[in-house]
Amino acid sequence: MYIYDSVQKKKVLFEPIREKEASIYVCGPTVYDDAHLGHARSALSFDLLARTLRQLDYKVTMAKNFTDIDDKIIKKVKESGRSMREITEYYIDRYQAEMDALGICRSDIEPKATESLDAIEGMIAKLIEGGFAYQIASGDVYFATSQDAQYGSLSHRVGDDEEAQSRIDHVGEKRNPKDFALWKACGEGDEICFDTHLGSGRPGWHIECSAMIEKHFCGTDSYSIDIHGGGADLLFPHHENEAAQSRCATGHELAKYWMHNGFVQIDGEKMSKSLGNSFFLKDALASYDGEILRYYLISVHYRNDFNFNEEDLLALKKRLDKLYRLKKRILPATASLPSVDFRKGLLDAMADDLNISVALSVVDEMVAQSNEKLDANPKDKALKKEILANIELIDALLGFGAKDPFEYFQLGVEPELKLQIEKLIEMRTGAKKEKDFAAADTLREELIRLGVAIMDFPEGTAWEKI
RNA sequence: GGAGCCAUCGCCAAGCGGUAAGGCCGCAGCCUGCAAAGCUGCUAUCCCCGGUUCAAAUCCGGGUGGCUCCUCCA
Repeated sequence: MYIYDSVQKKKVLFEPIREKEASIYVCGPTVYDDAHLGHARSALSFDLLARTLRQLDYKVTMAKNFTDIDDKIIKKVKESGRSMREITEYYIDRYQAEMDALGICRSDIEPKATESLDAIEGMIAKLIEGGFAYQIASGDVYFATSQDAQYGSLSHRVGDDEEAQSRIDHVGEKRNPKDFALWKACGEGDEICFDTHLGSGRPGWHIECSAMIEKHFCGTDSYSIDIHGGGADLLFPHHENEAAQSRCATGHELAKYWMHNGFVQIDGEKMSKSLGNSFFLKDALASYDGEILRYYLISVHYRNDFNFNEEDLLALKKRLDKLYRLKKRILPATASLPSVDFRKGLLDAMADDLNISVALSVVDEMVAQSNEKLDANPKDKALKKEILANIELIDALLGFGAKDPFEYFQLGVEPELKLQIEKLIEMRTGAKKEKDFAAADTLREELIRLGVAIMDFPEGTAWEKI
């Protein structure tokens, strides 16, 4: 397996710290609002990574955190009158449900900041003890970036002319503008506080990931985990800071490889809250089935920017339709084993830094060839079994193609309408039998008006929602 | 101001020094009562200008255009 390492800035052979095992930690969402397409893309990228590694026989341990302590959450608490827990639980549940709809495998470990305070506290204490962090009069604790000789090596940022970047930064008592808060002491009017030996307060943002990784992964003398992932915007300062903290607290590197996914853009601009151009996943899911959204969102290589647009989505859906039409042709069947060449083609593509474009072209080729073979031998049972096995492999590796094809083409069609459609088709079949083609064509037009496409086969007439 | 990324057929999109995958759309054919679906065939020399090389979309330099990070962000 080759992956692109953001630190080395090139594609490298993935060599796990433990034979045939892969530990992956991905930065998850801060749960104060609904997930947008960017969250979906990040989750999908690393879902594909995990699925690919599993197909390559790695034992994958995947962790994705929920940041449930944060200023934006606290702000929402104050505005809404709801408790912090109410708010975070609500958005976590929604996040999970929406990611489930996209066919994203649940992570093995899903730590929360509120459940990791012991680890956070412990790591901060270690950093203070080692002289890598300092506490100021207010009680805030800062990481001393100057104490880490390698600070900046992750994002390749050197020089000290950059602005301060701490997440929660109300006093200018930092020794260095790059220093960032590990712990924020409770101040006047702060209601969300946790009591620790550091005093009453709450953790800064960056520390939670480092602490959670230490808590949940055993690591080795050289690295805590194999792969750390997240959106490209997290490379600096978030991941740089994580790397620095972990390095100083543990004496070894946090992750052997760092992977970052590109942005989802709307009209050529990064989607973000501040620009007000967020496209929420819930809205997308209201218009499109999760599987189609998944197919569309994974169709562009994870490192590239993704420009979301509904016309492209519809074009991609037509591609997915073809897979399901093939599936319709082979059912009922039981799966045997996928074709050797097909499996190799798919895995080779995905093992090359998740080259989804090539993988999808391998799928397309399989679909076309299978249709051709079925045209020649419509009753070849062994062939049908192999095709079904191929489709099951697609589902396992890429996460689509698992639906019943008849349901797929009739998604969202009400039962009464379905009856009406079937009645019209029956009438049309009768008209055709009588060679009354004018009547048959009228009925077909009526069906088209109902949003239904029909196709005649020797076995009968099939229909699809347009 | 500092640091990166990107630019391939009308559209989406691979390519990682060896002579341009795939999909959508379009056209033609087979099939069909006609369609649809399916299958087959057809459609690009890679933003511009230099350079390195036997060989460059791929490497280097310079432009132009777009995006991002340096502040919360997937």
